[in-house]
Amino acid sequence: MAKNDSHSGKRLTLKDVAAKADVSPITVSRVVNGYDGVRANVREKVEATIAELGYIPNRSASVLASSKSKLIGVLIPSLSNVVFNDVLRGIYDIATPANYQVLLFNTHYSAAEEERAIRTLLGQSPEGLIITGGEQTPAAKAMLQASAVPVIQIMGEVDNPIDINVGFSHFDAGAAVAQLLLDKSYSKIGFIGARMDRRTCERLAGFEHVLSAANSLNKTRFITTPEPSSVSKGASLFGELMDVTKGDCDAVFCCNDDLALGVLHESKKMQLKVPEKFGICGFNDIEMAAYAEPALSTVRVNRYNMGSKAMEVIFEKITSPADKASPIARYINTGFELVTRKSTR
Amino acid sequence: MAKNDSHSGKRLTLKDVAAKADVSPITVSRVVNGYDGVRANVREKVEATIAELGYIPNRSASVLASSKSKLIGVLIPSLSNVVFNDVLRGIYDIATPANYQVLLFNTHYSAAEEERAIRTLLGQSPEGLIITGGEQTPAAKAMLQASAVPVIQIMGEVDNPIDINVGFSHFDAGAAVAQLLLDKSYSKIGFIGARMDRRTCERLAGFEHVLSAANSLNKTRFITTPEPSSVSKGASLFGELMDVTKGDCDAVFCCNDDLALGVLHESKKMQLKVPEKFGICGFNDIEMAAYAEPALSTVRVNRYNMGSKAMEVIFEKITSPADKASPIARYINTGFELVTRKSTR
DNA sequence: TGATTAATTGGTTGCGCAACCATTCTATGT
DNA sequence: ACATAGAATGGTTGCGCAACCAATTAATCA
Repeated sequence: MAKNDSHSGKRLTLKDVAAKADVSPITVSRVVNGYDGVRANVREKVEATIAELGYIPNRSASVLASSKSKLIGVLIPSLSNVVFNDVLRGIYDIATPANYQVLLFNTHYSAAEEERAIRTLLGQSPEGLIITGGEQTPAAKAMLQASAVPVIQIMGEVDNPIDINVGFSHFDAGAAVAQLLLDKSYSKIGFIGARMDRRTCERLAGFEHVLSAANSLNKTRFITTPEPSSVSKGASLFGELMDVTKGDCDAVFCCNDDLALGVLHESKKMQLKVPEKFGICGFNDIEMAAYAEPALSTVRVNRYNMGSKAMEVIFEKITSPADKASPIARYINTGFELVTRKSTR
Repeated sequence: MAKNDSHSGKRLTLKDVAAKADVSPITVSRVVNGYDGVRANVREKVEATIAELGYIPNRSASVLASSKSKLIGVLIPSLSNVVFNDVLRGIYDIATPANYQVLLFNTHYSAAEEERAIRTLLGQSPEGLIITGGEQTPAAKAMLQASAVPVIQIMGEVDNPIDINVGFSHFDAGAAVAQLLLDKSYSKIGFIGARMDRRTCERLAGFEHVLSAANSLNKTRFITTPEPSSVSKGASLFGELMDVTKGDCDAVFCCNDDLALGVLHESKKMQLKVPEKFGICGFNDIEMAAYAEPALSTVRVNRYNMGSKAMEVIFEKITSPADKASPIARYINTGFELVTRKSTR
């Protein structure tokens, strides 16, 4: 018999269940973990006892003893950005059915916070890590390398991935937008950006590259801020753009749709005809983009896929013992797609 | 001396650091955990050794030995709903600086999934739980009760909270919207709702209650769907509403802003004059609401505060040994606020 | 029915750390 | 210089579980 049923202060353990069910602790362990080498009647008896006692296995002990954590660490730079929602959804949708848990850290776009999070995370023996971008501190990279845990760097293109990179080229996407605007015969083209993280800067670089090649580059039309982006920030930056250029600007690429929506709102207030007199292109293709008036041209990126693909790759790496027959590509491109709607000619 | 520096397959432990630094393991533990009873020169020596070896403490062992996890479990029903982003932000902004980690589960509006998540969570000795709403299964409630972990039920008003409830009355909020619409002389008032979870239903109940008291209740003007809400769903439900009522409807309360934005978009397409001929009120006050054309009347709720307050309450419960001098209120009301803009007269 | 094989079950040990108490050392006062 | 208080450090133990191998039981065949 177990020492008691439940009301003692001590936590129930495998042993308590085993005593009550009159089997050995290890048999209970097997039932809990779903090994199939347990006879049906024994399994049922143990399961009944577990239910009766309300036993919940201690995960820490299990992880310590087995060094299998079923834990995936995820580091994202922002929780306010809708973009990361979709990525997270992709991650959870693959992880949860496989009984994996997700430990999520918000790094606030800070490499130092990121390093701290990685250290904390590695202390929990995660079976995989999903990290945004490739700007980890050297110390962080060293820890990651030493840990031998699968590391997926997502969102952007990473130069020399620690392990595997899932994302797309923001440079190319920025370039494509510039080309689109040029093709639509806009010539005085500006840029509005907020936060200016690595990926935004890459978008801008690609954009600038194409404009420059077409001899249409005028950086006074580039307005940026380190502050986070929002619809209202888009409106105010647009005002700034019009001030600085004295209206000598006929199109703008906004580094995301929130900003673009703000620009659209403000340009309507200024009676600027969109798209005839002024073209606007956003980035991300959030749902509202299609419902703006006029509907917003933008760039669609496969956010959900980046998350789900990252998880799938982790599972591949966990299950395939080593560099087996089909090695996993180091770079996985999730691509992007120009969506031209009514905010450009 | 430690057995080796790093390249062995075995994980570094406290003991390795202790051997290398020529102190006892427990002293290393004290340094790692920041106890101050360690002399400065010893502390420095140990810290240097830790850095040199790249030692990362094993959290599972620590939790097992100390039964302190610094872990907060959070259960939310959806990752696609922007609302939960803000709540999460509030939670993280309090938890992270205190060195607490957040284990987040998505229950997909399913009580069964929620129960499973709670079981998993309780296995990790969390120091607090934040759960959306009060519709846990009896089994889940029993587990929670037995665990003696602080449980904060957030978002809505919960009848008989397991522990503490942080949220606001959706019934009252729905009632306030009905009163607003009535005050603005709308008389053929409809409702558009998606997902229809508990809180949405409460909003509807309050709304219905006031309309009924004013003799303005006509349920044929209530269009709902169990599917998740989105801007496009708002548009299609609005079409349905106009079909069903043959246009005999002069205002609608949408259970969230996404839906309302879709309704607004669709009503413009139908040339319906908003707000003169048709009033629209949303719910949540997302940023886009203010930038719609016309700007959307809605209900502002303190999402961020719900999250941060919930975490604060958990910390209070953790630190105050028991029902000390200042007991914590069982119900904490975060309130709501009607925001009347241009989509209502 | 008995021998042989395969399927179940159990015992022992250690994962890495912190609690607890005992011990050693340093600083202070007389 | 010596006793004493106080601070710093160390030794031992157990947290709850799973890996490993040994012992037991049931199933199969001749």
